[in-house]
Amino acid sequence: MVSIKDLSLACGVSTATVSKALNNHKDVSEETKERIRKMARDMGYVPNFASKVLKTNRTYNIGVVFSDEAGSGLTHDYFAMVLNGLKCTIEEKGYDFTFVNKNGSISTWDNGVTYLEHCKFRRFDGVAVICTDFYSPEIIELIESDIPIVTFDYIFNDRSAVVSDNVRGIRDLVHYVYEMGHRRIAYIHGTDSAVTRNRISSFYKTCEELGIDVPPEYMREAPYRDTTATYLRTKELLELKERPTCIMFPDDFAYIGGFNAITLAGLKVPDDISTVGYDGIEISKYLEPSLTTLAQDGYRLGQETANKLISIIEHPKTSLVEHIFIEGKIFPGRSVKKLTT
Amino acid sequence: MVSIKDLSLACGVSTATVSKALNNHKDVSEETKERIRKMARDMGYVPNFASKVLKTNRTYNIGVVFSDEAGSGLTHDYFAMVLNGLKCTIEEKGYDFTFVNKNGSISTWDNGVTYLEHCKFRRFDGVAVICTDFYSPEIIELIESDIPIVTFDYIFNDRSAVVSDNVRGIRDLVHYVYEMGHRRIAYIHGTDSAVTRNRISSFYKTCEELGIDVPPEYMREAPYRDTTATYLRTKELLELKERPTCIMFPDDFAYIGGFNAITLAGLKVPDDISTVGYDGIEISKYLEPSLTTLAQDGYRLGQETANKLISIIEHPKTSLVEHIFIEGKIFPGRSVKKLTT
DNA sequence: TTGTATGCGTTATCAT
DNA sequence: ATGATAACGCATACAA
Repeated sequence: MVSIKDLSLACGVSTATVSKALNNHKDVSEETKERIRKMARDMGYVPNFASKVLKTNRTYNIGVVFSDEAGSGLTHDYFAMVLNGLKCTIEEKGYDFTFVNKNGSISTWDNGVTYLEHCKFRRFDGVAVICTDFYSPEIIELIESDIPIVTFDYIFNDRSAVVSDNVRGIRDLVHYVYEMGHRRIAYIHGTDSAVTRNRISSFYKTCEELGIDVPPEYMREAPYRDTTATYLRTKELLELKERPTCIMFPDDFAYIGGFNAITLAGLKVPDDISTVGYDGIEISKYLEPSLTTLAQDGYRLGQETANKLISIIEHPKTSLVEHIFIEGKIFPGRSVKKLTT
Repeated sequence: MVSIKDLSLACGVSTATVSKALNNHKDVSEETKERIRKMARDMGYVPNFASKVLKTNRTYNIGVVFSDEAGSGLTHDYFAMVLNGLKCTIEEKGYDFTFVNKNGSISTWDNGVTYLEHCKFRRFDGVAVICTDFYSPEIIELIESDIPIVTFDYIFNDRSAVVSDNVRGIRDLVHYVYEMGHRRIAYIHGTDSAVTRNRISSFYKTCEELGIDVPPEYMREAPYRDTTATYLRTKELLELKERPTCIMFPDDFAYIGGFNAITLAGLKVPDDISTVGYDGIEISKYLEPSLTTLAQDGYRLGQETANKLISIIEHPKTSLVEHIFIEGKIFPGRSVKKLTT
């Protein structure tokens, strides 16, 4: 590994001059700069990250907390889109992207390492907290530290956050369905979480504003992305005396289960019953009939998260705490029938 | 940031003793070790990664090259599974996972940084090359360097690789279809690549072994995951005078397009025509009818990649170059009809 | 068992 | 415009 010292010897100048030249300081003659740069290239010089960090305390590395308990997070379409936007943007701005894990063998103590310790250890310039248990003490400890942080889809008081606008999303969907003439709308929502609560409140609120009655039996719960549970809840809804004319599902993926329940009951979408998803995963466009859904702009969500974080890192003084809401967009598939009342 | 020096002052011992104590060397009394460890915990000591690397040349950080030109790689189901296995395994073993990008603002020269330079700079203990253009000179330069490397789904002579056994996969599928009584089998394969070539050869070879004739018009090409192209190729196949009884698709996702073509032609799967996918993405289980496909064990592929790489890192002498083939498993959906001939 | 001293590669301060 | 030198925090060879 060729070092600055090697370069200084080869060029017949001091290490100080080499360092300055490579960092393009003004107090080195253009001529020597060029000579040194050429030599660096020729000798295959690559700066030593460790020494650099030791001096400058800047790693140009961003930590990403992403760890759902199921461990299947990366295969989750929505988060995959977000991560993709995050990764691309981080890289564009000249940073690296490192996952923050909870093990870390370099630990001094045996009993593992907390997220905060890990982040301090790696000296991340900033941390994006994407997908995790936001109630865990470890995460809270991390959030409350003095490391630049942006949370995703979850809001802490005094920290910046980027969130998908679920309230608006559900509102738009209900309005859409309403305008298509539907009045008996059922909602199979996901299991409890901050996101779910927002969606449910928005559902009730919007229905109330529109004067739609929501019988309790129209509200069902199924875990996100759980096709089996969604199948069962859908079946229950279909067996009601007064069957809904439209069912809103937890997400596009879970919808597959609901769709099967409908088909197996001998019914057709959208002729016999209308359906609405959430997320806008790629495949929902290609289903037959294509699914009406709220397309979350996953890429942009990741992008904004990266942008905000890097802005905090690079302009700590002028960058204020803000909660950025990103709206989704209705993808009008063919799964909602126009009812003429 | 509390350092070893701070600890040494607080404990009234030398920095050397503190260092030894924290690294659990044998030549420090158990008693002082405990005292120092307690103090470290109390004062919130976290070792400084940079200094440590500077001394030891070990980062416990693994670089991952993952950059398809489209930039949508992370949302690709198959690769998402692989990355997931890779990430989990890397973390289990106490390493961190960092994406290797091509920008890197820390560069000394303006014209960007090569993959190799970036890896040298970050001093990754090893690099996994997952998804990229394996023909690009930059990648080749990286592969030929002396950094511990494992490639994924692509084999270089003298480097270890983990690959999904496509030859075996296609072979198994064809056998399955054959045993279900099919003799007129069409194959819509992906666009040219090492993987595609393996699959096509295996298809021809297996058919030959089984005495199946493959008319040229039964071989079509559509880009992977391209539902539109697959829709068109399928339509063409359906319009042949002698229509195939079974169509094999490039992948499960693209299949959606093919399925729609079949349905819109007024035909039914599997009664009128049988279908077979490739990959085993989650959703194919939940389609109606469920898709017969070759389930690649993405998680395990990632896992093995990580294991091999870490083995090379930790036992450079005893770890030999090997090409690890991981077999997939047929998922017998209901999309292939049993033909009685 | 503990302590002293040195160097890893870089940058920054202060001279020259 | 260039150079000498200290310092960043840690691990280790060697001395006590």
